[in-house]
Amino acid sequence: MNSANAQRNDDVHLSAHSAAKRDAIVRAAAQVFLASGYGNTSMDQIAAAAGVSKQTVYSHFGAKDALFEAIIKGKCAALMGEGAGFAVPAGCLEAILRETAAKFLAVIMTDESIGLYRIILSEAARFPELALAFYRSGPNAAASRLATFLAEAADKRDIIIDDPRRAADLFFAMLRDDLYLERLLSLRAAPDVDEIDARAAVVARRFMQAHQ
Amino acid sequence: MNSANAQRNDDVHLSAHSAAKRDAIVRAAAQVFLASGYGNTSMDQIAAAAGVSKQTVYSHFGAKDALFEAIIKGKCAALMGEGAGFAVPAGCLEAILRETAAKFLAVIMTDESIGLYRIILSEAARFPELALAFYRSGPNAAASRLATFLAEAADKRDIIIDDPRRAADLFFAMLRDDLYLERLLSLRAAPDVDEIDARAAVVARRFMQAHQ
DNA sequence: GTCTATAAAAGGATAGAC
DNA sequence: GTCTATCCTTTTATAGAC
Repeated sequence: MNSANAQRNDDVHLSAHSAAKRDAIVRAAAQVFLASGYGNTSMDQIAAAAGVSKQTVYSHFGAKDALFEAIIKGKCAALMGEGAGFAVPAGCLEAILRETAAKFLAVIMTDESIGLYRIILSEAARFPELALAFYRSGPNAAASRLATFLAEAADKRDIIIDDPRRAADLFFAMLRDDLYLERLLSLRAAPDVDEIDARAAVVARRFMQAHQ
Repeated sequence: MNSANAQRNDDVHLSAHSAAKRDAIVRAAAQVFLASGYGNTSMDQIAAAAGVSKQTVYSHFGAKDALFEAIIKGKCAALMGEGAGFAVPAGCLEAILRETAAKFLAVIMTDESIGLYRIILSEAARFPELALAFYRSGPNAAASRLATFLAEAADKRDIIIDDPRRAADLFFAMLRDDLYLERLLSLRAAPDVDEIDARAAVVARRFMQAHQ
């Protein structure tokens, strides 16, 4: 709770050490939470994985649920950073869509993204704000950006779109396809570059055909 | 473990009572597990919700994980039953697809299906067989049935399909669209009949256009 | 700030009476 | 088969020394 204030004492000689411990806790907590879920994870496990005492964990984050929220929000922000890195590439429209699709798939198919998605879903009832934060920084941000781009393309008569946001949602839905389901169920490994590119190409092509 | 044998003693005068208790436990466990997840649910909660003693729960199911597996597999089987009820309706191809789409959406968008999906995802690491059982009885069964139907339609020259299974997967992916995501994150309520029909119509139409 | 040690409560599982 | 009472481990959280 008041650990945010402690972090601001940069002039105190122990703050570097403290910040390092805090980082270790954050990393360890992220790993254990994502691997086991909230209810199945104990504060002892986190302290042990971080190489600090349990009391140190409590000093920094106060309680288990506060720690969990901090970890998940941090991961959401990081995801947002990766997603925002989607520079709109030059080229013909289909090539741009293909590139966007491939980058989207590469981000959401990592073990880390899948784990984050899983844990947010399972704890959506207990932590509603986390679900909303994830949605805004992740899927909604991506769809919103693509919708804006599609609207501009439609203005330039490059493509026919009546509802840009719905078209963007459908575009991403086609990308998730069966991959998302099978990844979430741990039924398969993350796709490699070739598979990502192949799927991105198919979806981009079909999307173009549907909007001529 | 050996409670299955006990269930077969229909001639014992206590079996009716026992079966009723067992049903109560199953119902209570399903509700609590689906609402809170595996790790967040205690055997005390289940016993209390079922109105029986904790020891009775253990007599019937032996351990927490065994109870969980029994509950989830039962739910999967029930889902399979609903899904298998998809009689292929008569009519033109697009009407059939529209009907199939609407029934699929109606089943997967219920609170119960969404809860089941959530808990299976979050426990996929701990209970891999459950993930597989769900996949087979749910999404895979649906896609498999549709793929068979699409292959037949392609043979009759009603439609052009190169890979029926991939086409079926994409069909269902388009149906899930943003709805699934928002439902799983508890960001919206289940769609009503009108919304389901509207979405089913859009997807069926687009699917037909893509495969002429 | 961090650690060791401990308190206080909850949870999984079992014993024994009926 | 079912219940009450209990055991033992795990877990969240805190106290006190350095």
